[in-house]
Amino acid sequence: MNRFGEMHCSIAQAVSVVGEPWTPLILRDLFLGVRRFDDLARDLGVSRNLLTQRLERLMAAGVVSRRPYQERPVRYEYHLTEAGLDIVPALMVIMAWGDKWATPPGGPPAVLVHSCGRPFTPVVACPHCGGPVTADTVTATAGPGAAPGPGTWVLAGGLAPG
Amino acid sequence: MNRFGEMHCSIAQAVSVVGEPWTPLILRDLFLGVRRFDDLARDLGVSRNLLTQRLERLMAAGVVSRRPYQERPVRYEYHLTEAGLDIVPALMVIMAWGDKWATPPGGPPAVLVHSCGRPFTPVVACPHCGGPVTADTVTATAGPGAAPGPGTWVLAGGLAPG
DNA sequence: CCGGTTAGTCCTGATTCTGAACTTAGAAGG
DNA sequence: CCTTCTAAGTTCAGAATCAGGACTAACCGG
Repeated sequence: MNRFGEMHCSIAQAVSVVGEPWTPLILRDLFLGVRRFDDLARDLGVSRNLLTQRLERLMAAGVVSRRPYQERPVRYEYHLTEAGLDIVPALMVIMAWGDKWATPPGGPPAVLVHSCGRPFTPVVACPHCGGPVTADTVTATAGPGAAPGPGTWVLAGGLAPG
Repeated sequence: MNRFGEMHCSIAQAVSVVGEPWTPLILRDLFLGVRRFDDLARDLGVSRNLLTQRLERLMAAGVVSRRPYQERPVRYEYHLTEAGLDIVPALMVIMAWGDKWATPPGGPPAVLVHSCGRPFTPVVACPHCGGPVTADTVTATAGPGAAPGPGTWVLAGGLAPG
């Protein structure tokens, strides 16, 4: 997803890093505590060469890091960096959407429990008023980095709204 | 992304619908008010055959619908359904992550304004206690639909945690 | 009749993904 | 010493998907 990385759009930027096929599931497994290459490959059923590529890209982007858990031969375990941990809430919001609109047969495969002790479905809120963030309660306006270009002509005002 | 649709995992389910290349950006444009095929193709720079495929898939999944805005010849405009509007908050959380960890040159291209009148960065919260949802404050446990299979061996307990 | 608009479809070459076998480096067992 | 096992990749051929541009269909305005 190299083309997306050149767009002046934060969604495109994020997608170019964490939106490639398999990547969200790799991040999910890392969050769940899967640490090793073979475990990731086995759990997901992803081909090993692709897993190598994805982990390399995630490390280059600073989302995942690895450290040796043994020498001779060197074996690494992978885990989320600060940036990687920071994307976990987004994964949970996506999971909640999947639970609601594309429920897998048998019901939700996972239930989230908050540190307050209760199972929950995450909500997205405005930090100022605490109100819900929905398509109806939000407007997007051009920011300082808005520039006309592929994927951003709309925001920069170069494409007449329908 | 058909393989993901068979996994017993709500993230995989969601990704199989809204995670294909270009799809998040198509949804973004629809939220921003772009309605027509040609406008979408021009704004994003996506090839027209792929845009056709993506819109078909999104309509089949109930995320996007279209209605004719003229007859002879029939011309459609596309918009988000309830399910499509419901994924907008997730897009905003992803956008916020992109702003923070993969800032496009020049700063954030877009700024969100809430109905309370203030620009904001969305936060993910627990609806019970109102506390923040982060990787540290959340645990995932097996739900009713948990089943061993590709992408879910971990959750179902079939893969020893590291 | 000619050009313009809108929404696609069709085709070809390039890129990416899958699946399986192979490699490397050492450990364990007999 | 020989074989088998584990872990983390690497390599390769065939299949699937994507990009980009040309083409089609249906109508409008002049």
